[in-house]
Amino acid sequence: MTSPGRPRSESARAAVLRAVDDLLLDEGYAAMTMKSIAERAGVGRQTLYRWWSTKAEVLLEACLEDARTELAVPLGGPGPDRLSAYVRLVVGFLTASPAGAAYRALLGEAQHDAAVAELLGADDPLLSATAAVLTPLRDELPSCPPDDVAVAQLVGPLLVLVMTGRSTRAVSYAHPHAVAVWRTWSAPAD
Amino acid sequence: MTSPGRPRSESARAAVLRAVDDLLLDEGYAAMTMKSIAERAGVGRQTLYRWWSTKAEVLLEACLEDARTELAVPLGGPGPDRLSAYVRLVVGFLTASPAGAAYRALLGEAQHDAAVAELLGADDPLLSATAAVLTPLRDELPSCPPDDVAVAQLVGPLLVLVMTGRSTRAVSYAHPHAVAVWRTWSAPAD
Amino acid sequence: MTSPGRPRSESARAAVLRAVDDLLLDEGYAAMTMKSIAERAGVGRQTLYRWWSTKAEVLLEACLEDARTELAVPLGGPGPDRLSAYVRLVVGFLTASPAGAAYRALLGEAQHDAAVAELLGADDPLLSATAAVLTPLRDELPSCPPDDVAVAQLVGPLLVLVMTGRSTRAVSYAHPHAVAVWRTWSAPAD
Amino acid sequence: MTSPGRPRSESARAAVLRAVDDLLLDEGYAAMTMKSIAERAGVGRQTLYRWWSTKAEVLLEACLEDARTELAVPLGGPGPDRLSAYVRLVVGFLTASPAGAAYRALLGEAQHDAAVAELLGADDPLLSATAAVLTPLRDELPSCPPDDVAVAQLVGPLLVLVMTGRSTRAVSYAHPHAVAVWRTWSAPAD
DNA sequence: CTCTAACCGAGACGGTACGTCACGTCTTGAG
DNA sequence: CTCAAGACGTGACGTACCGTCTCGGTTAGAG
Repeated sequence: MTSPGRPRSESARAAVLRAVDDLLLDEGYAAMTMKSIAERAGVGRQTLYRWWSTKAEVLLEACLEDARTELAVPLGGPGPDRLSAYVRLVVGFLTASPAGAAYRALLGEAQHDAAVAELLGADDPLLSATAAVLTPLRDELPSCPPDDVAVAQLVGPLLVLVMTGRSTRAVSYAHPHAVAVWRTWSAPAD
Repeated sequence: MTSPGRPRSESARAAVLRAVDDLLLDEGYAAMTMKSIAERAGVGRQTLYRWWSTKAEVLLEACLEDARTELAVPLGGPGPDRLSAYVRLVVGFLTASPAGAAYRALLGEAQHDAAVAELLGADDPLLSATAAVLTPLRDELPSCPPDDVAVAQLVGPLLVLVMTGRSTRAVSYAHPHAVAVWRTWSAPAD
Repeated sequence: MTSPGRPRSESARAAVLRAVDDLLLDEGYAAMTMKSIAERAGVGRQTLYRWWSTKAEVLLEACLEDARTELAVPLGGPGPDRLSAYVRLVVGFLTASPAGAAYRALLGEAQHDAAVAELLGADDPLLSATAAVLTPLRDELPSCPPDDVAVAQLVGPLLVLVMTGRSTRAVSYAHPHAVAVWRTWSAPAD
Repeated sequence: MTSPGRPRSESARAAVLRAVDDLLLDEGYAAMTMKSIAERAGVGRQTLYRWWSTKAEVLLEACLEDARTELAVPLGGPGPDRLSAYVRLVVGFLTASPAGAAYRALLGEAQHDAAVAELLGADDPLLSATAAVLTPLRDELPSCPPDDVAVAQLVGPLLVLVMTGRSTRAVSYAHPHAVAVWRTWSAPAD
């Protein structure tokens, strides 16, 4: 038993998410208006508002979809290597991917828009990706704190370096930082 | 030899910066338009644009002025205590002060507005305050990295906790984090 | 021999015309959207468009149906009385009936929409009703002009009074006007 | 003592009224959106809404301005001639002038928009022009009714002929109608 | 003590994105 | 083939803010 009426157009949805990525790459975030997204996607403005009530929602969905693949670290291998690989993936995501740009912009919006903060709090791509990496490693990391603090320790310094325009520092600092964090977390709990 | 004509009104400048703080407290960042700042300050719109070409500039100036006093840690006392006090000051600034809200908003804007990024890169209140605290302590901290990395390590995790809406975590984590960082930095260099 | 497929739903047609009258009474002309008509009638939007390509067509059909009964003057009696009765019927129709409101609205639309003008020109309820009244009286009215001019003379002044918001004038003026017109038309032709 | 701030731009006002006339001529009433008026006039949309809260207001102002010159009947000459000349002017205005088209459209809107009705009731170009013509002739017309009824009698039939698409009838009927009305009004009062 | 240049407030200006609404078309499953 | 439901692309609506401009009026230092 399906709901009546014309079903949602999957192609419209895809076109929108695609348009978001394209616009971020081609024109930058400033050109990211609901109007321009709709035009670039070849989609009516109302269709946008029907499925995403806010620019932040569109952005977050595009971001999540991309982050899912861009932040997937291959399974297997020694723990420290996996952590380091993940951290370097994060730096690449934050500095080079349109999805990373979207994430940083969303994090910025969240500072003065409670709705965005809630949205991002409900499904933070960086938090869930980090949790996914950490969970299978927790046996080796007796001092690893809960996920939210762990992500702050692990990616916080790098995120701040990127956000304050010191991306090159972030790149070079990523590996040693991962190693240091691993050492801290693998020490026996107090 | 002074320039001719009527001099800049100092009261207008003060009224504007005051209005920024007031608006952030009373109405929130969303109501922070150039128009509303001018009205709240009882100042012409053109006067605003004459002295600050951008909303970000007004915000940053107001933020810097406040941060100067709010992030000043008293001199003297043992190093670890000073670091912990400073870190807790930072958390308070970020979570409770209008200037802190302005800083977070600016950091957000900087993610998609190069002009803001440059502005903030030229004079980051958190960076300079941290440098001011660290400089007299560097003798005791042989492993302390350069200022920009140091601030990332020291306040990065806390900043991320606050920005992702986990302020209470930041409050409780501030002191242990400061202690851990002190231990790391006071270890002999490699 | 009937055409194949499901036949047109007569109940849908009736529901639509009924909905038009109801909407005009309850919500006013402003709420007279194709969407709202369909919803009020419990009818799909496509069904509306299938049978009436234009809002004006729906309105006109509803208007014609109502006008047929509302403007029917009883046969018999002296000519002047019949004319006066008819004219007072017209004023009542124009001022108090939803169909009259629809007629005035259609007449308005026709001023800037050629399609509506043509529609109304092909089947004007006021014109045909007036012709129906006049035809049996023409023997007594040697100076009565052709129908189109006659309707202009007979109901024109009253219609204009109603349309310019002077309905009370129209009510009081209706009978003397009818008498005067009767006198003019019953004079021997030049 | 003038009010502070930049004064209203007279050129913008003129451009808007000019654009209304142009659009009515070139594109027709259907293209007469607030947006298109603003674009044609080279004026911001907000400027339109600042001075005219409604499309009807713009239209009416343009209409009034034009009607003032188009419906001015030369003074002097015998009364019947003046009445006939005026009536033929009215028919020309209604059928050939953009202002006349605007008037008919406004009269139409007024049928389902109370705000427009009030606007038009407050300053009806046809009513005031007719009053201006009638006032100096009232000495010769003992049976002439009040202005509002007079305008209904005098121009009502012609207006209805034009509005129902029988403009040619209106043209040929104008003079005899004026003569007949003159005769009626110049008869001694009851 | 005037001149004059830069200041000040107010607010109108041309733009443009916002989110909503109605349009007329289309695409479903059910009858 | 019709029906209801409802998503689709289009485009005007009225509002808000942008940054610029144009007023009348103020305020100091230079002549």
